[in-house]
Amino acid sequence: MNRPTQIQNLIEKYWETIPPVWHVTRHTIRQVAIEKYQMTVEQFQVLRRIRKGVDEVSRLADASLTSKSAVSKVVDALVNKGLVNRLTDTRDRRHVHLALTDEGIRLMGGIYTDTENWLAEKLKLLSATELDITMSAMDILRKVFIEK
Amino acid sequence: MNRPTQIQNLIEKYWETIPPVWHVTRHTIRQVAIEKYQMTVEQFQVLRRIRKGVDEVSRLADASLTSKSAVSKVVDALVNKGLVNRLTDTRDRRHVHLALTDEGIRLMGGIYTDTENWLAEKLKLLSATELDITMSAMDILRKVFIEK
DNA sequence: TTATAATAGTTTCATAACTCAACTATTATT
DNA sequence: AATAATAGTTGAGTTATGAAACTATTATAA
Repeated sequence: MNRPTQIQNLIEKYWETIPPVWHVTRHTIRQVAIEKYQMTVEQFQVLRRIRKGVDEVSRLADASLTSKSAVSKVVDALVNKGLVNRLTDTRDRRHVHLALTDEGIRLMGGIYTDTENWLAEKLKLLSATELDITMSAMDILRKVFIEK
Repeated sequence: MNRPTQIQNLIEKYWETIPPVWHVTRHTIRQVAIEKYQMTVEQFQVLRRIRKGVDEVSRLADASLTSKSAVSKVVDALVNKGLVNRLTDTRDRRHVHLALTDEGIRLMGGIYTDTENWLAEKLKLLSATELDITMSAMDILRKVFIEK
């Protein structure tokens, strides 16, 4: 198979895979996150990243590839729920650092476990080789679509 | 690396890859689709699937993993724009079959080419091996998350 | 050292995307 | 015939999103 054809085929597969896979993921998180924790998918994503140390609105927007204003509003909701604190940086007062509150940490444990279990169940169906391939592909996709 | 750890790592990568990759894709389609064709991303997705032969609201809802009512409204917009026709099934009048109009077919050609070009540019950056890996991973992801 | 540019974040406004529940119409089942 | 199931639509309300304008703060250039 020549290269243009190979790229063509991958494009078709991309359309049939990436949007539905993300939709199914979002759909599942929505069930868990809303019904059990009164939280939206975006709020969950932001909590996840804050826990990982991505603690500023701009960096969260970069990570999720949405806008700062969108993130700002999600953070607002989380602060109102008492799950996140805003702390102005003393050295550069333009920056606001985000941190999980104790309740945020507690809740995040539960919700993350629930959604992680769902993903883990899915991925357990794969062989070691398939895991490797998928892992590599994630790196490739990020290299192509996200990193500059 | 043992298997639980491997799965754990993939889960992390999954979170950091699939949602942002879809966001960047959606963002790009939005630029092209809205500015050039006055059309939303969901409208584009529905057109794509109708063109592929998914021609009923219920099946479109299954494919996109959203609700019938959401799809119904998108179809409504497409019908109002003269891009899609609704045709009641003569044998079972509950069913409505959707089909692209001539203008729908024409427009779909243009918009699909535009977005395809964007994807092609990205994928050209990959080596033959990377293309293979990504291709395989798409199959794996669909197998795990979509097909029953 | 002021003036200007850049950066971080928020708010406002408008629209897109989605869900739930109630509803109509039609066909299948009992 | 009566009831259930299926396909689709409509209405009301919520969430998600982006663009542009705005505040506050810090960096840079004249």
